[in-house]
Amino acid sequence: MNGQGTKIFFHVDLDAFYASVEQNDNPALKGKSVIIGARPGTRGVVAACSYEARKFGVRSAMPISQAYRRCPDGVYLLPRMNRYLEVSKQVMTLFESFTPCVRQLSIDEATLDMTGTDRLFGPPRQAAEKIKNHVKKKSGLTLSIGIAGNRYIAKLASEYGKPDGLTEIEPGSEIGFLDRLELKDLWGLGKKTLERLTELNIGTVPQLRSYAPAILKAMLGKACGQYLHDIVRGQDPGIYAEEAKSRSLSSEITFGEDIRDRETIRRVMLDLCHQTMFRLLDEGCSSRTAFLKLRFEDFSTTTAQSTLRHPIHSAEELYETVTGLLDKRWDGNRLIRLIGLGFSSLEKESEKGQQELFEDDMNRQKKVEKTVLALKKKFHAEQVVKASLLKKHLQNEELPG
DNA sequence: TCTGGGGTCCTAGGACCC
DNA sequence: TCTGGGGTCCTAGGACCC
Repeated sequence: MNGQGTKIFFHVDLDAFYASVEQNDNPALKGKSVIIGARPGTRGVVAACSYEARKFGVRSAMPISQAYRRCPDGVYLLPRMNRYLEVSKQVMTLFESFTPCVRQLSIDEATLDMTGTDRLFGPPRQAAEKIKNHVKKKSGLTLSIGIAGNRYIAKLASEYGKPDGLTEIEPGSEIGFLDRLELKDLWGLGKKTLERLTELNIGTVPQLRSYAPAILKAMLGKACGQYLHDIVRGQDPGIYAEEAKSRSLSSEITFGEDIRDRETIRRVMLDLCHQTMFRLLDEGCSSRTAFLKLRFEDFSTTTAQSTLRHPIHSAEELYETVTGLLDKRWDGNRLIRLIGLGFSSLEKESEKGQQELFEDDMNRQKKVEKTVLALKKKFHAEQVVKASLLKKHLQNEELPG
């Protein structure tokens, strides 16, 4: 054994996840074109679709109106995120019976470090079969597995064999595998970079590999150049290497029709503030930085952020901060398509290690805030919002004047 | 075609400090 | 009066992914 060269990673990806869960929960949907996303006739996109729907050319992220044109006889469903999260959790737990090193990457995919598990489950391919069978038996879901010496190649391999796939890239054969792919198949190489490469007359993986890193960096930026240099050589760029540290949390909404009515905008923002504040507290996080996102009629998007000296402690404080940003970014005339707001640079409360001087007081305040927000959520009671606004109103009136 | 909602990371410039 | 680097924090925008 020579340690480093013998690492084995699986990339595990559930097939057409949302659609498969729906078909599983309701067998009448099996074999049908199931399309999860916005309601047809409204603004929105396809979140996921079954393989039956893909035969009609329906794809994730496609405008729902376009999907409907291609597949008018499909079954259109709104996402049931709570259900998908529940099933996701179950499946991730199943993975953990094969290795303790499960790194969940999204709701429907994970990487498994399977190094040294052959005495338990046999060689990699056999272990992968066992995982597929186990998950199928316990959850009814099919999945695709890619096996490789690093996470990046494993990810490409699972994609390669979809659906219900199993692709193993043996050490030493990475380059041959990559050369069979198109540039657009490389994870992390998106539309814009593809356009840039086309302009530069780079159209294939081997062509891209022939460029020295310094040239790529000069042409595409330091990080992007290094990234491309690494991936075409079968090296893991480290994208899944560590847990993300700086996180953010946000809520946004696209209006059915573009609006400029100030009252509606304020009401929607207040609602978003309550939602977002609740989630922040629920996650046990805090943040000093709030941001606002606006998308206008012409789809142009702007953001503004503001960092306070202290953590934002209430929905009202968040609201005040983001309405300030709204005034900076909106003239009151342009039609608004989307409003989003949230927190960035989150800190985990437990990791902060603050002095406990005011902790009791702060905790009490936080509990109150959370209770109010939970109450609002539970009863969806406009009254709670109104009460808080009313209170504010009264306070304002009590000010000397 | 007419474009959701929720994220992550990178870049570049400015302010400020040493 | 003019001139350095280097570091950190903040902001706005962009690319990308599920």
